[in-house]
Order: sequence, then C-alpha cells, then structure tokens
Amino acid sequence: MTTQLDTYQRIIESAKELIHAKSYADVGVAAICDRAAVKKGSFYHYFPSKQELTLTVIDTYYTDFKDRIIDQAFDARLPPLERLSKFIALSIDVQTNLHQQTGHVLGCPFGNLATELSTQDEAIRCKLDHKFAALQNLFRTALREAVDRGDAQDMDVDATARAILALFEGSMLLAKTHNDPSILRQLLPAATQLRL
Amino acid sequence: MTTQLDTYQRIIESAKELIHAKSYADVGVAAICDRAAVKKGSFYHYFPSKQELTLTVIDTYYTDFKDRIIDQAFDARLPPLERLSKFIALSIDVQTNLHQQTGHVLGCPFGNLATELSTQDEAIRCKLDHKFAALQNLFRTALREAVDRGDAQDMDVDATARAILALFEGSMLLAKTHNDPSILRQLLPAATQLRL
DNA sequence: CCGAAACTAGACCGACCGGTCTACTATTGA
DNA sequence: TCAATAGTAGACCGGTCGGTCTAGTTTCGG
Repeated sequence: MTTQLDTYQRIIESAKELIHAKSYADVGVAAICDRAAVKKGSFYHYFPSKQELTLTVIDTYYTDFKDRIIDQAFDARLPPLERLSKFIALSIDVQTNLHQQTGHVLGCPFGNLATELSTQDEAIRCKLDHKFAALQNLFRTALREAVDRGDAQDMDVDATARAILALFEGSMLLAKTHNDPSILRQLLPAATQLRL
Repeated sequence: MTTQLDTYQRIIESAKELIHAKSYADVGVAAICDRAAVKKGSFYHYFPSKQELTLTVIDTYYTDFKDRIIDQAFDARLPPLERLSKFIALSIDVQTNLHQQTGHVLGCPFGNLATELSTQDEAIRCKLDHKFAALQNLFRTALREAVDRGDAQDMDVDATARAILALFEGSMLLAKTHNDPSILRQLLPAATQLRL
C-alpha cells in the first residue's frame, strides 16, 4: 500500500515540477516517468492519460499553494488588508526561491497552464477557471471585511478582487518574461491599493 | 518577386493566426505550410527553423498591433489619459471580435508566447521582453505628459506604466481562462486609475 | 539565349510523442 | 495455500515532430 501511494505520488510530484519549470507540451510522459523513477506501465496503471494526470496535478498545485501561502496569509487573526499584503509577500518569496534554484522565474502554475491550454482543452480550462475563482473569493472576502470594519472605503469588492488577481497574474507574467523576480516588489504592492 | 513575397508573407500570416489561436507547441510546421498552401521545401527556403519564423512572427504581431491599436490610441492630439482609455477600448474590441470569430478568447499574443517559451527559449523571451518594454514606454510617456499638464497627480510614472501593463496582461489571461471577453470591460478601466 | 540563382515539390529521416499490450511479480483476502 | 488482484517492466505501435535532401521548375541578369 505504501508502494502504491509512493509511486502515485512520485508521478504527481515529478509532473508538478516539470510542468511548472517547462510547459505542458514540453514535458512528455516519458520524462515524467524518468524523473519519478517509474516505468510507463505503472504510469498508465494510475492515470488513463496525460490530460487526466494534469487535472490531478492542478488540484495538487492548489493544495500546495494553500498549505504554503493561503493558510498563512488568510489568517482570520490578521487584519484583512494585512492578509493581502502577506499573501503578496509570500508569493514573492516563493518566486524568488524558485528563481534561485532554477535560474528562471517560473511564474504562476495556474496562469502558465491557463495560457497554454485554455483554447485547447476545455476540461483543463474549466478547472483552472475554478481555481482562479477560489483565489478571487479569498480576496473578495478580505476586502468585504475591510470595508465592514472601516479599514477601506466602500467599493465593488467583486470587481476589485478580480482586478487584484489580474494584477497578480500579470505581474507574474512580466517577471517571468524579464526573468527577474525583483519587479514583483515593484508591482504587487499596487494590488493592495486597487479600488473599483 | 510578387510570388516570393506572397509565399513569405503567407507563411507569416498563417503562423500568426495559428500560433495565436493555439500555441507554439500545438502548431507544427506542416500545419503552417498547409494553411499557407506552401510546401515544406519553400518553408525552409525562407526560414531556417520554426524558432526563427517565430521571431519574425513576433515582430509582425507588433507591427499589426501598432497599426490597429497603438497608432489610433497614442495620437498626440488626444489628451494623454484619453489615449490610455482608447488603447483599452480598442483592445477590448479586438478580443471581442476574435472571440466571435473563433469561439475562444485568444488573449495577448505576446503574453501567450512569453508564458509558454520564456523559460525554454532565451531569444524569444528576450524579444518579447523588448516588446513589453516598448508598450510600457508608451504608457509611461502618456502618464508623464498627463502629470506635466496637470491632468494627474505626481507619481512614479515608470512603476505605474508597468503596473498598467501587468493589469492589462493579467486581465487578458483571466478573460481567456473564463473564455469571456466581457470581463475585460470590468477589469481594464481600472488600469487608467492605477497610481504608484 | 543561356547559365545561375531563386524557388518549389515532396519523399524521406531519425527522434520522439501518447498510448497499448503482454508477461511477470508482489500482495492480499478467503 | 491459492486464486485473484494490484502493480511493474519494457517492448512495441502508429503517428507526428522539426528538419534535410534531391530533383525539378521558374525567374532573371547579361
């Protein structure tokens, strides 16, 4: 049973890393198997297709993200606007660390996959859309609370939350294209000041 | 001579459309040739590789963009802040039209390629980085002028220009992931209000 | 009118793609 | 203990990838 889960998890782990570092198309099933030290027979025992694996990987990206960033930042004990700041600070840390490890700014795994596959694979597009909605929802809740307790003026919390997400994703893209995580420090703080 | 240019231009036109609609990896040389009604022999007569073609295509995206949007929006006769609004309005129009034609929000060609290839192809990343810099420069100039003539309060025009670009690109990504161009109308106007 | 150069046609190449299949081993429940 | 099931190994499949090559055609300058 441990062996089962290990193999299964190693495949996911391998795919997660490779797809984030390269892209969906650039990472073949063989490469995923190699890195996971798993043979093709096992791969297709656990996953019916590369696409299905990717759907699982997207969920895993989210749970990782939740553990490493969301749960720290969206702590109910923090003032709501500080949650946004903390979210941003932690995201910058993650990107900076990955840049040091890999030599490249990798950007947001959701944004990367969404850009590459949204027009080609409806199931993946849909799942990514939901992840973005979940993120937007965290922002919205924090903004709502900030307005309610008087930390921020009244606003369209829904539109503002979405704009924060857009600025976040766009900043990741520019940092990736510039291959320089430091511009995130210039850009992302603007997200906390957005008001619609 | 006309035939020469026609073949050459047809290849570029074909690649432009296919790569924007799908992605770099999803579009093979054979598909580009088919759509251009050109044989492989001709393709490799004009372009040494798919990568070199793509570098040319990126430049072509920019000149198209310049003709269709930039030159209309960044008209010196318009007040500087209106130039930004017009840029946004025209961009929304383009995305909306493409959505109607293809059934998909295709997003920004630069952003799409940057996401897919920045970690894999340094020449392409570099060229895209320059296109983003050019766009940022247009924003910066307009903002500078707006500040100088008193239409806007003093600000860090450089950082603001980059943030506008980030919000722009992020909005394109969210519209693509949602496959709904209408959210651009909610998001992009926020770009004109950004101040850093 | 001719030779060179530009261009085109399309067969062909090895590498790799996602995925299948069969044979084998390890594990487990009865 | 034994049969069934889960998991592993890796050869193999047809198809496609980017790219090459040769043979032929068209164009054009002198």
